[in-house]
Amino acid sequence: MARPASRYPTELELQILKVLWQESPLLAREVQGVLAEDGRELAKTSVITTLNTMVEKNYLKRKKQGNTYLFSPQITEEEVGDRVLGDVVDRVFDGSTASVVMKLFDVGDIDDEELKELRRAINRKLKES
Amino acid sequence: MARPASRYPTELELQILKVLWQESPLLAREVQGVLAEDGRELAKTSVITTLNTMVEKNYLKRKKQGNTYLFSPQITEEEVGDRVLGDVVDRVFDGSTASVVMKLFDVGDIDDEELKELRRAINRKLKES
DNA sequence: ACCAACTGTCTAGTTCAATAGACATTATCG
DNA sequence: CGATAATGTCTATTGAACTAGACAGTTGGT
Repeated sequence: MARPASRYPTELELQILKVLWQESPLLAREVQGVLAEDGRELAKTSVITTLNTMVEKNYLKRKKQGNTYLFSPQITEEEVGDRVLGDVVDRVFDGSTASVVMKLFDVGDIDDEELKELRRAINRKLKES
Repeated sequence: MARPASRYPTELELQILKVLWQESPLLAREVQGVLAEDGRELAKTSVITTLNTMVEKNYLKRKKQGNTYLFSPQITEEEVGDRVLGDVVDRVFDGSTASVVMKLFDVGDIDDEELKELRRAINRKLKES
């Protein structure tokens, strides 16, 4: 067995998804343009190739527009976040969501407003049960 | 540029680290044994090869013991967790720790005891500032 | 009508992860 | 001491991600 395909978008795929979540549908050329602005300069063929593999993976869909294609996301930001986090919690933290949250409290910078909102969320959750 | 090396342990590497975090130092054969118990049966050479690349990446260190080697982790569970989470927060969630925590509240199952402990952690944090 | 500009497809090369076989070396046991 | 078993090194293969060139088809302007 060789390296297994990753369960969620790879680095470049994620960058492309971010572009398209921001604005879509876009032409390959336009995606290429935005990526270049963000410092990732790729040949047009590289962008097209990647876009097409992403269509195969159902991350995107494309629609013919004259002699070219328009690309749109087929997967939401929400869903990618869920998949990635679910996978990390499962594989790295053995399914312990709470320990992940704890670690994020320790390491990540969360400002007071956000902390208060999180507390409200906790209280809501507690009331539910 | 080709496929970039991953910033943190790959799937198999993580499995091996988990074995060694549990108990170390271990011989390649012993690592192989535990992996097999966990359902991942690999040829001994596969295990050794991977162990050696992990030594090169400084995930492990090895010490000669007669004609064989003993392997120990060089990186802690803590640190791998930090790296992985940091990377995910950065790349997938654009640095917003709070939104990751929110999502974990929604999706992950956290029991009431853990919720209360998290609330205490929040209160502690708020008091600090 | 023709040339330039642009588009997409096909093909291909590179690196990394995953896996294991061939082979030499070393140790062990009868 | 010699055969057997275990170990490590070296080499190789496969597939995924990343990248781009060669090439052909379409389109727009002059």
